[in-house]
Amino acid sequence: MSQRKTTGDAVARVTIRDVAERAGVSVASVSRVLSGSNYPVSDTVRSRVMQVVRDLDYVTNAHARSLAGMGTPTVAILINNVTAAAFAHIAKGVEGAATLRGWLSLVGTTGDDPERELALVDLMRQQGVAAVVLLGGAYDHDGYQLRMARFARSLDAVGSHLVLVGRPPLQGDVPATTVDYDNESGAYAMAGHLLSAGHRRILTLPGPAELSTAQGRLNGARRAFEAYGVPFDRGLLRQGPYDEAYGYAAVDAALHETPDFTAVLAGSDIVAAGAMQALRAAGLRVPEDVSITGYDDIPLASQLTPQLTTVHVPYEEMGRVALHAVADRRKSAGAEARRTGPNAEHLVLGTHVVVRNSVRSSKRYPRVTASVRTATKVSR
Amino acid sequence: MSQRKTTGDAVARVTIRDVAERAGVSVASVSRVLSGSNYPVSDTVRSRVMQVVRDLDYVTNAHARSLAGMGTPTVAILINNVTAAAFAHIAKGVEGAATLRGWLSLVGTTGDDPERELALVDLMRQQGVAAVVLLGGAYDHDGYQLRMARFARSLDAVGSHLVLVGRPPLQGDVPATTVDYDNESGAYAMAGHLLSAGHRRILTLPGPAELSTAQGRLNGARRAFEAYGVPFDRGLLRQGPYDEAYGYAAVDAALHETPDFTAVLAGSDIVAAGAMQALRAAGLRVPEDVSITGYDDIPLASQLTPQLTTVHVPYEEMGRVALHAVADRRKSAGAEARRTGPNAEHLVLGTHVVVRNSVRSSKRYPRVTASVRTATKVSR
DNA sequence: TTGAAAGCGGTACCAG
DNA sequence: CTGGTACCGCTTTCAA
Repeated sequence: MSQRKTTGDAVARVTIRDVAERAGVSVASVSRVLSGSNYPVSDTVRSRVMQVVRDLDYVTNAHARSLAGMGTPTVAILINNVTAAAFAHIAKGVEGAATLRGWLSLVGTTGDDPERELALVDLMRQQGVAAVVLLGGAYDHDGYQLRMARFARSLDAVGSHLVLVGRPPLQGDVPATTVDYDNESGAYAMAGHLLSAGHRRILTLPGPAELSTAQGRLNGARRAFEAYGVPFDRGLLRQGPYDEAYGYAAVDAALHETPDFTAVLAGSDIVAAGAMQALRAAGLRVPEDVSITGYDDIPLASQLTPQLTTVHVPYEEMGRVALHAVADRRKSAGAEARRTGPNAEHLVLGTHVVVRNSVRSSKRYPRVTASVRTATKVSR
Repeated sequence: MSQRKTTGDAVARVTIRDVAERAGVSVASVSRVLSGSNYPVSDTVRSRVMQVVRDLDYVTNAHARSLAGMGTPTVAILINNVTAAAFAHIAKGVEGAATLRGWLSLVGTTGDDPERELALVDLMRQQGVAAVVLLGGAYDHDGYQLRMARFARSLDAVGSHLVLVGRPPLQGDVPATTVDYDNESGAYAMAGHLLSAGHRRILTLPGPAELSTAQGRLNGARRAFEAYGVPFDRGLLRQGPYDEAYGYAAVDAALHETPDFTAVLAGSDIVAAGAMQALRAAGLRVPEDVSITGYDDIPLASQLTPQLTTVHVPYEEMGRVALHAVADRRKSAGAEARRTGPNAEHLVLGTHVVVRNSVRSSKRYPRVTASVRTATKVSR
C-alpha cells in the first residue's frame, strides 16, 4: 500500500523526496511548507503537500534539519543522581521551561564520577546542544575551577554554553552562567531560628566537608552562632555524606559522646530524617526532647512526623531561571553577532525558613525574624 | 591563535575538514581514525590526527554522523512527572542501562497531557530515536489501546520501537514491548498480609478509579478478601488521585462515616503518608490503633515513622529490563533482516511484600506467607 | 511561485 | 594504506 522502498534489511524512512514526488512538487516546496518558512507558497501546493504528509505519516529528520542549520535547540542536563529529590526538581524546572520554549532536553547522569562527567560534556558537545546544565553542589578539591573553566571554554568554542546550577560560580572571565541560591543565608536563618528559640547545644550536621553546599551551610550556621554570642563547639560538629545513614549514625554517636544537645541542625531534609529515626530509636521525642531542622524543603519535609522545619530552596525555579537565562542569551547573541562585553552571569535566588513542627523553644530568648528573600543579579 | 574561520556572526565549529587540512591528510583518513572503523591506518597518520584533534579540541558532529548512518542510538523516556519517585527510579534504570550500552537518553515530561504526549512522540520520531519508553499507569478511557497502537505503528514505520513500562500491554499484533510488574499479585499479597493479621474492616484506598495500576491494585485486594471469605464493603472503598491529600481526606472522611476500620490499605506510599497524618491528627496511633500499608516501596516508605509495610516494585530494574529488551531486539533485528515472527513482547517482573512496622495483629488468625517473586516472559 | 542545485559534516566505497 | 567522492535528508540561495 505504501510506496516506501525497502533497502536491504531496514525499512527506509519516508523522506522529503518521497513526499515531493508523491505530491508532484519539488522538494523545495515541501520544505517551504513544512519548515515554517514564511516564503510564499500557493495554497494548492500547500494543501497537496499536507495531504501527502498525513497519508505517509511523514516527519522531518531532525538530524538532517540540524545539519542544514535549522535544528531544535537542545539543553543537556547533567545530574549526579536522578532520584535525588532536589535535583529532580531542578531538572523539572529546566525541562518545563525548555518545553515552553520549544527546546528539547537531554538528560545524563554522572553518578558523581568526574570521568563520566567529562565524557558526557564531550558527548553533548558532539550533539551540538545549545547549553549544558550541571546540577548540584561541587566538591571543592582537585581543581574544580580549572575543570569547569575548561568545560566552559570548550563549550563556548562550539557555540554552546555552560550553566552551573546550585554550584559555586566561576572566577575570572569564564564564559559560564551560574544560577545559585543564597545557601549561606538560609543556614544563617535556620540556625538563628534555633538559637532564638533558646537552643544553645546544637548538634550540627552540615553534610560532606568537601561539598560546596555543605560548606556554605556550615559557614552560615557559624555566623549565626557568632551573632548570638554562642561559642561554636567543634565537638557538636559531625560531617558526612548527604544521606539518611549519616544522620542516623551522627546522632547515635552524639547521644553517647555529647548527649547534652537539645537540637539538631541538619544539612538536608534527608539527613534530618535519619537523625529523627536515631532519636526515636533512643526513645527521645521530637520536638519535645530534641528539636530538628532540615534544609532543602523537599516533599519529604512535610511528610515526616512531626513535619520538618526547614529552609526552602526554590529548586524548580532555579531550573526555570537557568533555562531562560541561556535562552535569552542565545537570542541576543544572534542579534549582537559578536559578544561585546563580559560573558559570565551570576543569578542568585533567595531562600527562606519554613516553620513547621519540629522545633520547640528551649528557653525564652528574644525572637528574631530571619527570613531572607532576594533575587540578586550580578553581572561581571 | 586558532585557525577557526568566523563566518559572519557565529563561531564556526571545527570540522573534520579543518582537522584533515591541518594534519595534512585526507578527510577519509581522519574519519577512519575517529569513527572507530577497523580499517587499516598507519600509525603516523593516526598519531598526527590525534594530535590535531587535541590541539583543536575537535569533536565530531553527531548530527552529521547520524545522517551518514552511524549515529549513537538514543532512547527517549517520556514521563508524566519527573519528581514522582517511582518514575524517577524507572528513568534511572533506563538511563543507567542506556549509558552502559553507549546509548544516549532523552527525557520529556507530559504532565499527564495526551496532546503533549502525542507531540513528544512525534518529536522523538523526528529525532530518529531507537526507542520511545512510556512510563507509568495509563488511564483506561478514551481509547488507550488505539492510541498506543497508533504510536507503536508510527514508530515502527521509522525503525523505532515503542516500549510501555508499568502500563497495560497492548492487545493484538501491535509492535510494542511491555515491561510490567505483577501489580495485582502485589496487592493480593498485601491485603492478605492485613487479613492474616486479623484485620477485617480495612479502609481501601487504591487510587484513581480510571488508572490501570489502581484498578489492578483494587482487584488484587478484592481477590484477597474473597480468598479469606471476607465480604468486600464498598463503604470502606474510597478512590482518588495518587497524592497525600487524597490519603488524608479519605481517612478523615472515613473517621466520621465508618470509624470502625482497623487498617488502611493504601494504593501507594504517598497516599499512605497522607493517611498516616490524618490518623495522627485525629489522635490515633499507628500501628497501635490503626495499621497502614503502602505500595511502591519508594524511599519514603522507610523514612516514615513507623516505617511502612509496603509492596516492593522493582522500578529501577524495570527500567533496565526495558532498555535491554529494546537493545537486544535492535541487534537481532539487524541480523535477521526482516522480522520473522510476532513482534510484541511482554515482560513481567515480580513484586513482594516488605514487612516493616506499620501493621499490627488485630486478632489471631493463621498466618499466610504471601510473597510472590516471578519473572515471566510471554512472547506472542 | 516554483524548481534546481549547492552545501551542512561525516562515512564508506572505489580507485590508486 | 591513502585519497577522492558520492551520498545521508533538509534548507536555502539563485534563476526561471
